[in-house]
Formats: sequence, C-alpha cells, structure tokens
Amino acid sequence: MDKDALNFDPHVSVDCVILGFDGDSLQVLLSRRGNEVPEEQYNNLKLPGRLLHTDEDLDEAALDIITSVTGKRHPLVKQFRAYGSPSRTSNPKDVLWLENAIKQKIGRIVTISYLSLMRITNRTPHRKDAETQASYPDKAWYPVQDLPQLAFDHNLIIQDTLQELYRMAGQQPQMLFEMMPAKFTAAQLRRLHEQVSGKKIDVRNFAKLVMNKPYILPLNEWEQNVSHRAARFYRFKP
Amino acid sequence: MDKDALNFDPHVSVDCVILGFDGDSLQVLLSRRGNEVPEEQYNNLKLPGRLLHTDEDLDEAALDIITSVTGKRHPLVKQFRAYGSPSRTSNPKDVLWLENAIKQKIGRIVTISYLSLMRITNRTPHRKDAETQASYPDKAWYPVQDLPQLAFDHNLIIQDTLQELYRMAGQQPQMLFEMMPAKFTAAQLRRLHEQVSGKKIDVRNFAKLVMNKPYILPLNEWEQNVSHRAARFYRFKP
DNA sequence: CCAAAAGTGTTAAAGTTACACCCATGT
DNA sequence: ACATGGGTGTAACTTTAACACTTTTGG
Repeated sequence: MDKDALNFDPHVSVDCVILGFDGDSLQVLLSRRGNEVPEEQYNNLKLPGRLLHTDEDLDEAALDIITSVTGKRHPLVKQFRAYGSPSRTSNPKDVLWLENAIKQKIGRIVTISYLSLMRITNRTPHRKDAETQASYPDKAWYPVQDLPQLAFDHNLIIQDTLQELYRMAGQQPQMLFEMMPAKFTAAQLRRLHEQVSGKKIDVRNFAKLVMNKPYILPLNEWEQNVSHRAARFYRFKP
Repeated sequence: MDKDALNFDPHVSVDCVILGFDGDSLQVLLSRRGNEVPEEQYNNLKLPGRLLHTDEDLDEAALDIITSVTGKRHPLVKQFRAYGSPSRTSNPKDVLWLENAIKQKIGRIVTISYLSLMRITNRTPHRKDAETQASYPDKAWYPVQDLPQLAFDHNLIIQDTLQELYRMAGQQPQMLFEMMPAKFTAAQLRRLHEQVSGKKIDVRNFAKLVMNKPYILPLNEWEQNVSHRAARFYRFKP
C-alpha cells in the first residue's frame, strides 16, 4: 500500500454503501479501520472505500472496492452522489487516521458515494458474530436501523443512500432481487418491499401483484421445522 | 482571478447544466471560454463552471456559479453526478486552455455536475443573437436538440442531465414551472411536458389533468396579433 | 386444542387513455 | 372563405386499494 500511495489522488475518494437483506431487515456492510483498541471502536467503523487512483475512473474504483470487500465479480452498482463539505474531514480522530493511512497531510476530501445491492452470504459475518468474536473481523453486516456512530459523515451518506434506494425501488422493484437469497419465501420478499416502501403491504394484493409475476418461480420446497404452516420457497428468474 | 488561484483545488470542479424553456424548446445556458478567434469556436463553448475552492462546499460552489452567470438569487439546483474519467481532460485544446486559465499543470479533474432550472429572461441572449453579434457574448442559450461540440465531456454531461430531468419531471411535474415564463399559454406548457416526457400529449386530457390544477391560475389576458384564435394566458401559483 | 403464520378472490374506487367537433382570428 | 391553432366532455379500460376466512404445523 505504501508503494502505491504515490498513485493516490489525496483529494477524491470513493465510498460504497453496500446493502443486503437477511430475510428480516436491511443491512449495510461496514469495514473496521486501523488497529485501534475495542474501547474506541465507536467511530472506527466506516463505509468500505478509499482514495481514487490518479489514473482510475470513478466507476472502476467503486467496482474494485466492492469486489475486493465482497468477492462478488459483477455487482449491481450505481453512483449516487458527491459529498464535499469542508468540515467532513475535520473530526480529529478521522484526521489522525487519514494522515496515518496515507502518510501525507490532507485537506478536505471530496467523496463520491456508490450504492450497491448484494446478496448476503455467510462469507461475511453479521454484527452479532462480529461483536462476540475475540478478534474483530475487518468487516461485517450491520442493520441499517440501528447503526453506531461511523467515521466522517458516513452516517449521513447511508441515510441519503437509503432514500435513494427507496426512490429507485419504487420505479424498478426488480432491483430488490439483487438483495434476496437464492431461495426465499413470499413473506421475506414482502418484508423487504415493506421496508423499502415504508408502508404495510396487503398480503393478498402482494400475492396477486408480485408473487405471480412470470419471473418469480415457485419451487417444490417448503420451510422446515416451523411451528406453523410451512411457507413455500421461490426463486427469481431474470 | 490570479490572486485567488492559490485557493483553488485543482482536482475537483463544479459544472452546471442550466436549463430553460423559451416556449418552444428546451435550452441550455453555455458560456464561452477564453478569447479565441471565431474560427476555432467549435469547442470554445462549455458549461458554466469552475474549480472548487479549497474551503467551499459543492452546493455552495454551484449556487455561486449559477447566481453569477444568471443573476438569479435562489435558483432551484440539484446535484446530479460526478464525472471522473481519466481521459475527460485529455483533449489538447482543453488542456491548453486549462493550464492557461489556472497557471499550473493539471491532471485528471473530477467534476460534479449540477442541474438547475431557470426562467429565460432577455438579460441573456439566444444563440441566434449570439452568432450575429460582432462581439461574441460570453454566454447564451442554446437549444439542447442541436448543440455544437463542447469542451471536455460537456456534451455527455448535458445528455445525462437531460435524462435525469426527464426522470425527475415524471415524478414531480411541478418543477417544470421553474422554467416557464411568468405568463404562459396552455400550448407552451404542453410542449414542455411533451419534450420532457418524450410523448405526444392529448390536448383534452392535458386540459383536464394539468390546466385545471388549483395552482394554475387563468388570467384575463389573451395572446395578441396571432392569425388564429388567441390563446389564454395562465400563471403559476406556488 | 391452541397459537402462529401461510395462503387464497372479489369488489369498489381512482386514474388513465382514446376520441371529434366547433371557435376565434388574420390574411 | 379559408387556414391555423384554441378550446371543450364522455366512455372504456386499467390500476390500485380494501377486505376475512381457512389451512398447516409444532407445542
């Protein structure tokens, strides 16, 4: 990293809001920076991202960040917006970390944020697991409804990005399948729609209007060991 | 400008796509750079914009640019997207102009583009007037459907921004009033809706669904000297 | 048998689209 | 008188929203 440091543009960074859905609630992928001690963890969490290379396009950087943190090759990714408040890099803790990380004095950094939707796999731990492990993992999924304080203005970026997700999903609900597990129940998909639209959705209307679209295939598989009627699984056919 | 040059961040710029409607077609406000001779004008036109100051927020810069070029104090303005292709500042003509303008070597510049909607006033000339005047004005309205080649990737930025306008206007058609003259006819407003939606709009449906909204007030004024039935004027009440 | 979530149709209301003729004005 | 664009209502269709009971399973 030190060797590449000369190729970084210390004025522009790319941060990625990677969202997933665990069948119950929306999650965002956060990474842990530096080697700080646990007591100070409150703002050692941040969005995955880095400074732009001098010869790199913005989309290229976003794809690289997302692939390197999730392993996914061709993620859905969309540039969302730029943040450039002069005070966004003024928290002393953030400044210290930055100057350590990039080995040079920095001023204001403009960041371009990207939205990416992703299926949650068990390669990356969840928050609960992250907290109970002796050695903190470098990344984990956190529920968007209950986030700790993050580095820089990353809490703000996530809130804005969620609004954008809500807006986009209103237009093209099919994009939500990017976040669904390979097999899912009608209730899981409905909970996702509810969280994204911010409204309760009528069960029967949902079955009629969404679940029998041609691109949703019912499988001959049902939930196991549930103390109520077992739900059918479905999968998405693009 | 030389005195301020030290305060510019030579890595990030802000460019503004200022759109207006002359009652007939969509227009974009372009500025002319430098003092080049007319023969070379083909890419001396550009979007109004400049480098970001080191202590300036992005929105602040956009407002300043728009106010200084149009005189309008509180314009509607929305950040649209960032452009960072390493080749976007590679045209030799663009490089030459940039290095003359900012008196230093520059590499790739990331630009943040803004969309602004504006009423066309007669303070700023139209393209036709611009071309017939002996001394070229430093800015003019150009029809978006027939643009010359512009500096950098500004043609691309305008195309992308128009798509964004079309999308946003589908959601909130009221924003289009920002572009309308203070008094307008039903046909003018309909032509704007048609250009923005890309479809022919039925005259009767338009009268029913749009023209009798509570925020559109019919005036007791009619067109003068037209060789057909005179159209009524309306105004918008926020 | 009880609790808990799954699954399944119909009807009313609202919104959207299609469509044709007469009116006012200048030349 | 004629050419040009302005102004007006109704009916079919599509989309959306409201609403309740029976089924399956584990405890």
